[in-house]
Amino acid sequence: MPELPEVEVVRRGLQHWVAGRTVAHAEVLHPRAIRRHLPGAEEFAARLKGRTIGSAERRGKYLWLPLDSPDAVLAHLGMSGQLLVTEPGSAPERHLRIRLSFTDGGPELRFVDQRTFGHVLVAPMTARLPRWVPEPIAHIAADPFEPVFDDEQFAIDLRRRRTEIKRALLDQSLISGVGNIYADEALWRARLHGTRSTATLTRPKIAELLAAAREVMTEALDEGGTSFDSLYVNVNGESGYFERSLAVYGRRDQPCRRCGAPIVRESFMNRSSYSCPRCQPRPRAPRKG
DNA sequence: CCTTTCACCTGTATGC
DNA sequence: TGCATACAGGTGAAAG
Repeated sequence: MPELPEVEVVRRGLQHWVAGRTVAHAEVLHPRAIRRHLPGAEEFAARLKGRTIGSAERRGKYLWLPLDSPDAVLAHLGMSGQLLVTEPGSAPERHLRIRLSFTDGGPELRFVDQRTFGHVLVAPMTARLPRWVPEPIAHIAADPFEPVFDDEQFAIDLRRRRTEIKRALLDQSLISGVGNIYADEALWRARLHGTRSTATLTRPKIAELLAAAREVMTEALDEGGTSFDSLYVNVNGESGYFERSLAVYGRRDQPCRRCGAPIVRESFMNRSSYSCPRCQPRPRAPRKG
């Protein structure tokens, strides 16, 4: 499940393999992959043909490739999306959705997505100074690694929300890039239960949580970098980091790395939350004031 | 306006 | 063996 660190690994691969190259042809093999590109597959291909990719950019979990036009190629990997750099004409992957070929005859860029929660579109850029971002994601907040991210403003906005801390961490309009896995890991590092009301958090605790989120995602990125295969732009959710370094996610009944208490799994929004019942006690009066 | 819930997907694991 | 069900979960539309 790609979150910020995994998407950043992909961005770096795209920067290396496709920046500066000119699109020869775009082929859409599954309409769902471009469902947010409202003009449809033919227009999608026409907007890309002959355009040169400038660089690879990212905000939170979104990736984009600015073109030598007012547009960018915008992508979200969803649950299972992959952007792969492959030899031209190699056998199609089982869930191949979109294929871009280039005028230099070099490696293709392929969007492969089993569960089809991911998508790709071509959209104009718009100003969200100091950055320019694709118009469809103008509502997404900065991620905590962007220089423009304002820690003080985040604390103010967070305390203003009338919700629980984990819900707030997953709200991409408040802070982007954090998903279910790193939310749980950051909360464990900060010794906070996900159902704590945002309004009860002190400034120092918010700062500690933010630092924990940055720390765990930095460590994940470092490990993702080591397992990165240079021939592919590859998200591999099962490799290295996930096996070795997670403290709570997916570790039900296994001992807490701090105190030894068995990690518990709780249901949360039709999915899972993992936490240590001793390090992260559930608040007595959830959602109060 | 703000917060919460739900639909969208398919491969894998588990239960009867 | 076969069938049903649970689970993985990010996003935006819809509902509350």
